[in-house]
Amino acid sequence: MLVVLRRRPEPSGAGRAAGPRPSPGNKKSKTVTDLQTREPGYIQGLNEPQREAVLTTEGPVLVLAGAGTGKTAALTARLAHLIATRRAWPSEILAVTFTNKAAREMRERVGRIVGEAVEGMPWLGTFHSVAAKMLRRHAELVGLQSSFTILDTDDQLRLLKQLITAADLDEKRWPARQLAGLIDRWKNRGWTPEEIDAGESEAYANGRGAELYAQYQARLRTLNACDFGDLLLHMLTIFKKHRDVLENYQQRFKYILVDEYQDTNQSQYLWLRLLAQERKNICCVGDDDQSIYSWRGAEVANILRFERDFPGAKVIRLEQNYRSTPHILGAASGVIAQNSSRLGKTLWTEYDAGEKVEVIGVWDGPEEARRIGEEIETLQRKGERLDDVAILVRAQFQTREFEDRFIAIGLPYRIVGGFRFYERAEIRDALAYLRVIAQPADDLAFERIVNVPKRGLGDKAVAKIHSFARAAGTPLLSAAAQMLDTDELTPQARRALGNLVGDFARWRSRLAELPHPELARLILDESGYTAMLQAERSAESAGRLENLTELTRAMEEYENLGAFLEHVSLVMENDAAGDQEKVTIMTIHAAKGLEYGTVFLPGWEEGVFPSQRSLDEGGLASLEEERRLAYVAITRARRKCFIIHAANRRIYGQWTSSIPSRFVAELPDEHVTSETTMTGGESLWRANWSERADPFADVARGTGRGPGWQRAASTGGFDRNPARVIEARASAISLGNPGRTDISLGQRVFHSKFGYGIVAEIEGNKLEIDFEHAGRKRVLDSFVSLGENRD
DNA sequence: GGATGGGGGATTTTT
DNA sequence: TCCCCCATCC
Repeated sequence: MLVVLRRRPEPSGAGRAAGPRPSPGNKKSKTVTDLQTREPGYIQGLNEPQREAVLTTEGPVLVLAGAGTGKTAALTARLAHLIATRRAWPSEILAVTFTNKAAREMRERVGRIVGEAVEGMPWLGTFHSVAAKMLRRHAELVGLQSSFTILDTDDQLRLLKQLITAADLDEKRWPARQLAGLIDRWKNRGWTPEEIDAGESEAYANGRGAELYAQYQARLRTLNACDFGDLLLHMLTIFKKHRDVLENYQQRFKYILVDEYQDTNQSQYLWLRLLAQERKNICCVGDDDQSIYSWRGAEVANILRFERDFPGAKVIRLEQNYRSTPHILGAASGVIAQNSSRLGKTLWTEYDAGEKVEVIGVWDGPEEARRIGEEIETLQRKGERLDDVAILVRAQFQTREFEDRFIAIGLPYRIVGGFRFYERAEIRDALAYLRVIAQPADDLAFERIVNVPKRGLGDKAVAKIHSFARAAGTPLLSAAAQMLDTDELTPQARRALGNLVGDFARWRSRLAELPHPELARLILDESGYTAMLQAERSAESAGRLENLTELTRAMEEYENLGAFLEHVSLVMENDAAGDQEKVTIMTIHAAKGLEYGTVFLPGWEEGVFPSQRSLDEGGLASLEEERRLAYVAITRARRKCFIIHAANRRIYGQWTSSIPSRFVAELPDEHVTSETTMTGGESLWRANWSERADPFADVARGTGRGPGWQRAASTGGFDRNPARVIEARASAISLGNPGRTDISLGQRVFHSKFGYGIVAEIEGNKLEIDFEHAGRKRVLDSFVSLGENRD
């Protein structure tokens, strides 16, 4: 994809806040008090329950906020209210969110109400950033220095790999990923290594899990580092062991506010509970129906038992929806109603009915993409902005089909997710240099760039530095410096290492005088990193250089190097720039909290959604989470929602036929229209369907479906007819012309979107082209012209 | 140090 | 099927 990286993207069309919009009935709803005339602006636009959520300042409060019910508006008003009425100074309020985006939005919105005062809200942020801030003040209590680095997944994995090898385990058999996942889960639950019982430990390498966890923690300590989970876990440890520290925070935070409470994991929950214990002015906002992160430790139970945790808690329900039409809400409610153990809410709206949710059955994946493309073009002709259209998928692999199709028809799109800016190799390399400057003990960073660009310090040299460092008990960099006076290394390695050590000393010495973005540019030049990329001349290297420029530009917004690195480890923001209107393609998970005028939900088939893997792993609980996902997906739509299911799909190279998702059958009739548009019409569809009735049909035909599929087909509770086949019409299918004769391998061609490129592969009418600027893409030959003219 | 091929895995993802 | 990771070879 042709993507220019900028900082701070905003999926456009998405940024719209879910706040109350002026709507006829909402505005002048009668309020009882005569205060009305004097009541502050931030309260005036609110409905009754929202108002209650703002004004009930004392004691525990749980706000159950359904999708699109103006949660953020209520939350920010509450904060503003606390400040404006002098109940607390901004610095006495703890307000936590999950994402930086949510934190930023809250800060901005509160700022708009109370002005400058928001600047003084040091404790508004994500769980992790707030915990990191606390931990930096008390780091020594858990054996760290306050300058500790925060490792990301990549560092974490490299570290674990080292430990696994050192423990004489086969990394193939016991992958680092698995251990990382396990440790993560333990940390999410608030367990330190000593608290891992044998049963838990059993999950890795025949019971050595806890042992490796302990080693990992020890390693982190010597690296003066911690991972994300540690930020909270260490604070829990400190709170438990040092009452004075805890009491200090309990006193400080007069009010606590928590967003997306249904997403909290156990350690976040414990952390909050400790902090709130004294004053009990805690207000949690969330929606149990939108809990979709249990797989990364979120415990819906936290929200379900709030009233028990905080006796006397007031529960407020926000149920008036300001986003969607009744049909959309009706469809979503019908699905979510199938779940058990809900706190229960009934969304309603004053909007007019609008259009029904449209369920479309298609023949296969490519047709699905074609059909959605056509619908979008129709919308475009009607004047709808592409920015207000989204395709929400269950899994990332589904995006490909759309990407292929949209490239072919020249429909601008953007895929959200995937690689993030700070996860790109070149960015991580650059950051590694900076980390070594800021934190010379950061061995992982040092190791990452010791031979990037190549300077003749290969594995052997690095291994020697390692063992020297271990013997001397010093970090790698200082070990390297000391080794220069010995003859441990070959002369040429010594020379190379000497240069590097000297470089680092010089760079560090300039830290004080040079602005840090300048320093970064200097380092990239003097280290030879820039030159390395320039020499590469590959399709991507130009983009990489741009990314580095972008990185140094981003640094300018931070006061110093330390602040910037903190931002990077905690904020990890990408993203793509939006000069042009584009359709957004992303996962449902990524779409939570966003809204679009029109939403397409493809891939509603058993196995894809609900995901078979999820079902296999988590049974009913997982099914319910998938259903919540469906609920989240539908409620992203303001005006129109399309749900599409295909009868055939290629998954991991296998053609697989599938039946519509059980969620399709759960959509209430009165809110839905259905059609099928498959080639061959209804009869084929039916044929395909009836085949499904025989769970072993695939086996007989050798389509290679796994046991999960058979189980789904034979036992699922979705053995209904294909949702109301209303009509069948042949869709406009372009089979594509047989392929042009004027194009050959190596030919230079022009594509209106990607510019010039060289044909690298020809496959029927599809071409693989190495574009000069956009990299390698797959396009239809009808979209390129011969491009003799060199520019 | 870079190319080559075998093998395994393949949801969702923030911080 | 496709892509990433690793080991192996030149």
